Formats: sequence, structure tokens, C-alpha cells
Amino acid sequence: MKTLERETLPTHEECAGSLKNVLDAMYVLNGKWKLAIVLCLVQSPKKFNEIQKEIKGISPKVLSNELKDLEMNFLIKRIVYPSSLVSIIYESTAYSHTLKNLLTELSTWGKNHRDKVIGKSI
Amino acid sequence: MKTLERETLPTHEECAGSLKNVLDAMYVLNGKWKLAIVLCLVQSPKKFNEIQKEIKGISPKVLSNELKDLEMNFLIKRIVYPSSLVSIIYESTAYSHTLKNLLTELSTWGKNHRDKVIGKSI
DNA sequence: GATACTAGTTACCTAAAGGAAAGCGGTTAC
DNA sequence: GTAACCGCTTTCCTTTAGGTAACTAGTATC
Repeated sequence: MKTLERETLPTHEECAGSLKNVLDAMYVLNGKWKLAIVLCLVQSPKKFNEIQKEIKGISPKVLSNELKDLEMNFLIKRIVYPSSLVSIIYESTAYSHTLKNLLTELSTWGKNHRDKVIGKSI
Repeated sequence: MKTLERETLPTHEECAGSLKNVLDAMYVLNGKWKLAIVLCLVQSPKKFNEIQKEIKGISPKVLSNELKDLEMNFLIKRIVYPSSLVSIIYESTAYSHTLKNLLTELSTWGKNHRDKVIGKSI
């Protein structure tokens, strides 16, 4: 695994910049479900009900809102296949794949942290 | 321990697993300010006031709460230097460095996304 | 004694997130 | 016709996050 450490220390401006970047990213990705939904759809396109079944605990209202929000940020697509029975499929966009590394990191970290916390407290 | 070499697609259990991991990670890292504070302290240890100055817009109440929360998750340390005038320094833990890649990804993504959104909408 | 700085706390309030339950328009199956 | 499934929406409600402002204890400075 390649690390991203650098030789010189970051300048104050670079620190402030990355701080702002992180705040902006969190503004978009913040929320209990958003990244999970993206991950779910990166794994494979799905129908509304399928997402609901996969992400246990999410209500249709919340899922609906989050999907709209993610669509506005170009992270998922809502595709209507018109046929005798209309079917609607949500799928990840090419752009959402810019989140793949992040999601991988997040998943790894989440698993590790769960183990750490369970080991210490429960 | 699972085998690392596989040519098959991820199983349903693996998908569900990473979904849970991401949800758990978000449970800990969610919030407007948390990751920004970690980043701020990873860059260098700081006093309460210094953090407030660097992260514009955060109120002392919220900062105080977030610091406690982060400490409980082993992501920062609160260190009291007892001297004639007591000084208190917050610093990142070794454990918080497991978030470094994530923060780098997040910063990169945040910058890129800001550019993309500004380019499209404003 | 008055003022100011540090590191917060407290009380109060608003807005947003999130959840529960019911409903709705359209289709399909019986 | 009626029951059931899909893809939601609507309403109502509770909880949480977050913000404002004032205040406090301790130390130091004028």
C-alpha cells in the first residue's frame, strides 16, 4: 500500500486549504446513510426496494430524500426503463467512482475501529 | 482469515459486510466538524483557542463536545501541562493516523467536487 | 481592585435529520 | 373485482445537531 506522506511540512495555507476541502466534502457526504447508499450502488445497480432491503433500517422517505440529494451531486443516476411495466433503476455514475478509494478506506477503517472499540469497552 | 486471491465476484456477505463497516465508520466520523478537527490536530497539536481560530465558525460549546467525542474514540488526546499557568494541549493520537489516508482522499475529493459543482451551477 | 486571557460550561433556542405509519397512482395477478 | 407489489409521497412526530450568548474559575497583568 502506497502512503501519501511527504517530505516537507505543509504550509499554513495548505493546511487551511485542506481544512476547507474536508469541510466541503463533509457537507456533501455527511449523513447517516449517504455513503452507504453510494457503496450499495457502486456494487451493483438496484431498484428502490432492493436498496431498502440491503440497507436495513432505512425508511422509504429517508431513502427517497437521500437518492435525490445524491443525484443532485452527480453521484447516482435514476434511470427509467419504459416498458409495459415501468422499472426504475438507480445506478452509480462514473463520477461516483471517484469515491471508491474513500469508500474502501472507510470500510477498512470502520471494521478496524469496531474491533478496537469492542475489544476495549464491551 | 480469508484468502486474498480470488477471481470470483464479491459475495453477498462481503457486500453486506462492507456496508456495515461504512455505516459504523460514519457513525463515529459523522458530523459537520469532526474530521476537520482531526485533520487540524494531525497537522499539529494545538490549544483550544488555536483550534477555534483555525476552524472558523465553530463555537466553543460545539468544539468542546466534539473534542470529548473524539477523545472517547481514541482519536485525540487532551494533555494538561501543569505549570504555574496550566496549559492544555490537544493532539492527535497514533491511532488517528489510521485516518490519514482517508483525510487525504477526502480533501482531494472535496476540492475536486467544489470545482465541479461551481463549474456546473454557479 | 479592575481588566483580560484561557478553557471551557450552562441555558436556551432553532433547524435539520431521521423515524413511523399511512396513503396513493399505476400495474399485475388471481 | 380485489388483492398485492412497486415506487414512492405525505403527515406527523421525536431526536439530535448545532448555534448564541452569557457566565465561570483560575491566573496574570495593569
